[in-house]
Amino acid sequence: MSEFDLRTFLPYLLNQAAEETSLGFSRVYKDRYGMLRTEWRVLFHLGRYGDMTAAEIGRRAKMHKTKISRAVAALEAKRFVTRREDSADRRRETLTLSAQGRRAFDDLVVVAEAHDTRLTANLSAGERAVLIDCLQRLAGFGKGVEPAIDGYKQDEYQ
Amino acid sequence: MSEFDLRTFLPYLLNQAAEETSLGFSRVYKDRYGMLRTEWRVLFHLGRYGDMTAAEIGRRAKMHKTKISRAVAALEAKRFVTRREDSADRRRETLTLSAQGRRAFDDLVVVAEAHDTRLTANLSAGERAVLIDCLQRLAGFGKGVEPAIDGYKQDEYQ
DNA sequence: TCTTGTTGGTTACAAATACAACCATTACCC
DNA sequence: GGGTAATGGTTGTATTTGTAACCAACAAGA
Repeated sequence: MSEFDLRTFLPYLLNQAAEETSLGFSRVYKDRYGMLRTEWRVLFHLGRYGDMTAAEIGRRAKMHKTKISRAVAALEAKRFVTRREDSADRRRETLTLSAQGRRAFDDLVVVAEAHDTRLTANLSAGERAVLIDCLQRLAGFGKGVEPAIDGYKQDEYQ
Repeated sequence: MSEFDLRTFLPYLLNQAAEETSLGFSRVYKDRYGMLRTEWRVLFHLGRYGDMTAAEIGRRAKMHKTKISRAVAALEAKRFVTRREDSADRRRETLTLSAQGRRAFDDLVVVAEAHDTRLTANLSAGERAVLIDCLQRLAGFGKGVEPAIDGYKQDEYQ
C-alpha cells in the first residue's frame, strides 16, 4: 500500500481548509443578505477596490463571466449594485455599489475581519506570515494577471 | 475605505489556492477516468485506508452522505468498486476496490504525488512544514472526528 | 413486545454551476 | 471601407450539488 496520504496532499488539504474556514462566514452573508459566494465576492471587489466592470472583476477574482453576470444580476435585484454604460465603449458597463450595497459591504467587512481573527488566533505571527505567503504563491497572486497557459484565454477561467 | 484586503482573507485565499492547485489534477482524473471530485475522493479513501462503509468515508472526508451515495453508484457503474453487505448489520455495506479500481487508484496516486511535488517545488522545507501544519489545523484534522458543534450532527456535513 | 429514536443508505426536487452558443460592439488589418 | 477576429456581456441547457424526505434495519428502554 502506497505511502501517499491525503492529509498532506495539497489540493485535498486546501479544499478541506477552505470549506471549513468558509462555513462560518458564508452563514452570515447567506442568512443576513441572502447572498451566494459569487455575490459577496463581487460586492467585496467593488467595495474594496472601487468601481469596475464585470470583466475586470472576472480577471481579478478568476471567476467565469457567466458567474459574474448572474451575481451582478442578483446584486442588482437586491439594490446593492447599479450599472452605468461606458459611453466610450458601449459594450462595457461600470458597476458601482449603491448606498445600501455599501452598508452591506461595511457590515460584512466587520464580520470578515472578526472571522479571520478568530481563524488565525491559534497561529503565531510567524506561522501566519508563512501561511499567507505560501497561499498567495499557490493561488498565483502577485503575478499580476496570469499569463495565458495551455491555450486558456485569460478571460475564460473555470 | 477599509483596510480589509481579500488577498489576506483566509476563506478567500484558501478557496483560490484550492481551486488553482486542484486544476491540474482534476483534469487528469476527469479526462482519464471520467471521474468527479467526489469520486476520486471515495476511490482514494478506499485505496489508501482500506475497505470501509460509505458512512465511514463520510466521517473521514466530511462529505455528505448523498454525495457519497452518488459517487459510489458512479464508481460501481465504472466497475471500480464493489459492495458487500454486512451480515451482522444489514444496513451497512462494505465497499472494496475492484482490481480495475485499484489500477486506477495506483495510476492516480502517481499523478497526485507528481502534482504535489510540482506544487511545492517553490517552497522551502520549512515553509512546507508550516503550511501543512497550519492547513491541517484550519481544516480541523487531528481532532479525531469532530465533536458535534452548534447542533450539527456529526454525520450531517455540508 | 411496543415504541421511540438512531443509523446507514437512497431518492426526489430545488438551487447552483459549467459549458457552449449567442448578440452587440469594437479592434485589427488588408 | 470591409472582412475577420477579439471583447464584454447574456442566455439556454446539461451537470452537479444541496436539502429534505424517505425506507429499512437496528438499539434501548418501558
